[in-house]
Amino acid sequence: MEDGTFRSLSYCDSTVDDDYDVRQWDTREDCEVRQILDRIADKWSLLVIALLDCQSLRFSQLRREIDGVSQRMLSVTLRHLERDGLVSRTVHPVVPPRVDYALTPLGRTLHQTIKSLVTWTEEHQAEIAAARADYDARQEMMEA
Amino acid sequence: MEDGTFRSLSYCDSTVDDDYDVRQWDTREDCEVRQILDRIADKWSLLVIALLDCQSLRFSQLRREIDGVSQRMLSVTLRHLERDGLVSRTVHPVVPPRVDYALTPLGRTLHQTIKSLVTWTEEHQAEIAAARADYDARQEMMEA
DNA sequence: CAGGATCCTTTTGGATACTG
DNA sequence: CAGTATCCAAAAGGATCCTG
Repeated sequence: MEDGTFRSLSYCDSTVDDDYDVRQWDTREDCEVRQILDRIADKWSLLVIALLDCQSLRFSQLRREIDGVSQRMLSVTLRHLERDGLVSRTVHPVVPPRVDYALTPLGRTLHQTIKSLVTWTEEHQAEIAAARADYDARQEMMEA
Repeated sequence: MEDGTFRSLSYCDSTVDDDYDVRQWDTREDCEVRQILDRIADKWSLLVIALLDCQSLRFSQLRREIDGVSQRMLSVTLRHLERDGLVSRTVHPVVPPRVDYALTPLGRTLHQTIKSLVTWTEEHQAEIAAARADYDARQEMMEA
């Protein structure tokens, strides 16, 4: 799809040598992929996309559902997602105003991945908690 | 695996009604899943995990490969990932010191998802760029 | 080389007030 | 209801210096 100047992520080599090229894709800070990743891997974006699975939600519904999000951050996040073409914003000309947010077709293609990320977290939270407890215990051992 | 007090993300209902419960999982800010998501969906964590696919890398290699990361942030990120049991840290007792970082088995299970997130971004960057251009153009129209 | 500690800047984000 | 604008506090992050 793109110009192919960087290797696919599927590149795989178990050799460990200080000098061989370990780069797997365009890692430049200002490249498009990095910028997009920063946006969609965002704390609030992730939750919004996950919540919009199969349903459209109003601003106030999202605000209620996403515990801890401020009106400002939800607003900012939704505008970003709308700009990126991942979320659609539908204004109903009624009083009081009603605005519905939903995933666009593009957003729906991303949703699968986001969902698997959330699912992975749900399935492995016990292992992570255990690893943390282990690490912390070992740290305390060191200090004592 | 867990206690099952919240619904699976696979729950899906297209009905839109202001009062029905739209919650799909435990969205509390202080819940484990939210905290873990915040960590692994982190800008630098994502890149480290993606880079450690099938290879172990030294601190300085990671620093070189991840454009824009400061020594401090790479250090902090690696310690977090190590604490969460996603990345292993191997110190070779040589002079000068050599430390290798690699994915743990748990980290490898996460890698698949991270990889699909990066792949999605690579494959859809053109669409997103177009959506942004479109949005920006419409904004300028509005202001004029 | 691989970081820890410190200081200081930049960014993020919350609270509040206000508008269509 | 669904936001925007402003101001300010908190947190993230960079630069630098230092050590085993």
